[in-house]
Amino acid sequence: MANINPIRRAEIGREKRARTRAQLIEAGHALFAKQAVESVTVDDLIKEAGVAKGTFYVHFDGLEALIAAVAEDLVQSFDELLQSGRTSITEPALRIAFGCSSFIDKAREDPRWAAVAARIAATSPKGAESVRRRLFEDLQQFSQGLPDDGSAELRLEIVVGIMLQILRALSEGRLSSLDRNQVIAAILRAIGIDARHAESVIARLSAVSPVL
Amino acid sequence: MANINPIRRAEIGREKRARTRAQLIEAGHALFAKQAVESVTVDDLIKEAGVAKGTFYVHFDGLEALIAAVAEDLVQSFDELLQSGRTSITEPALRIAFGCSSFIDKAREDPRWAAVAARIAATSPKGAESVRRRLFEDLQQFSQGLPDDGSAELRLEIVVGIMLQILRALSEGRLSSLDRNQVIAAILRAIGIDARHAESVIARLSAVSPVL
DNA sequence: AGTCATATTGACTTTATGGTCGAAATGACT
DNA sequence: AGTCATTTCGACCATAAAGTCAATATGACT
Repeated sequence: MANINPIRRAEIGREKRARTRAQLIEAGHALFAKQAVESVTVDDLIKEAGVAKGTFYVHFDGLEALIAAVAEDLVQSFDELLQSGRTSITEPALRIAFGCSSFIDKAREDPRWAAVAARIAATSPKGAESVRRRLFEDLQQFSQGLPDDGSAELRLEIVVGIMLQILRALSEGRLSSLDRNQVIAAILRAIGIDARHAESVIARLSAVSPVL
Repeated sequence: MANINPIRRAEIGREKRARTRAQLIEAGHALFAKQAVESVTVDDLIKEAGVAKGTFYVHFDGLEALIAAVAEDLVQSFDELLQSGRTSITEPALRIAFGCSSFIDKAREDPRWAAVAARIAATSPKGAESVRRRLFEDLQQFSQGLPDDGSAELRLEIVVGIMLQILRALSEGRLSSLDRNQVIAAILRAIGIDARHAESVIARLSAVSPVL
């Protein structure tokens, strides 16, 4: 009789589970990239993932749970994207510029990612909350620096609004010849940085994150 | 035997139809204000409208047709909103400022309208297209006026992005103490108008459209 | 080759949704 | 009160989607 090490058994199981779960999440990305999140069904998902229906319910309680998992996956990709600048840049305006330019670069090289990010952001405000919060903190710090009126709350909506729209445009094939720095400049001016200062931030940005 | 005037008959019928149709569209507004367009069902609609299922199909071929009708209804409300400024204002920047401020005023006094407008804009690009086009024409004209680089296409996405996000924020109860002119100023700066000139546009805007 | 903990499967049940149609209601008119 | 063009009604059917679970497959190990 074969009495196998139960710890090893569990490990093998975990790996298999993880692979299948990843397939399901990947299928979510693929589908959310081409249709509204609310219109995706469990059957769509399992067909796309090449998996049986029961398997879906082993991994997720329902569609909401899968959407949340895709959102989490996305947030993780944001973190990886922003990690390099997060620690090294201290000036708020440059931090914001760096974050936005990272998003734009990523969106240009991976329009599917842009589509999913825009859709998920519109769907589950909970998932997008962590990204919003970090941006908001930068904006609060930035707002202290100038005597200008205008709340960090409003600036937050403005930056988020522009970025989401750019993501949507890129994912839908518009703005194919987009100049990244023009977007950054517009954002910086919108939140109250004068045109001259905006250019200087962009110049420094190019050193941290060269234009593609 | 009563042989009634058939023309009069038709007229009565038309009025009744129109009322029921309006109920259905109103139900659409109510539902789209609180949930994703794609998640609304025919049963939701008829329950909200207080009407039988068959009646729905007498008036609309299906959900898509109703969504289109709601979108059209919305575009009509845009037209009414913008009509006064449309003819009298010729300066592009001021026209844009006027349009945006009209939207913001409307959204503040009717958050439900804001929610529906934002959702429909995201759903049916066809419906939003007429509004986009007019804004784009103003932006093209505006772009000619200055030696600045940057395309009208990009400016369009920026203005639309900010406006949609403001609509969303207002409809979700954020930015309750919003200063309309701060948003307009941010938009004008974002599209390349320097801060001083933006203030002058806003000053003139106040004459055309007084702050609430 | 045989074992067994674990994961996967897909047929099945239930519920939700889209869509149809003959019957009933409406209401202005005589 | 009776007529009739027109609209509305809601029970009904067919299909789609959600959700369940006993049976089957997997694969590392002896």
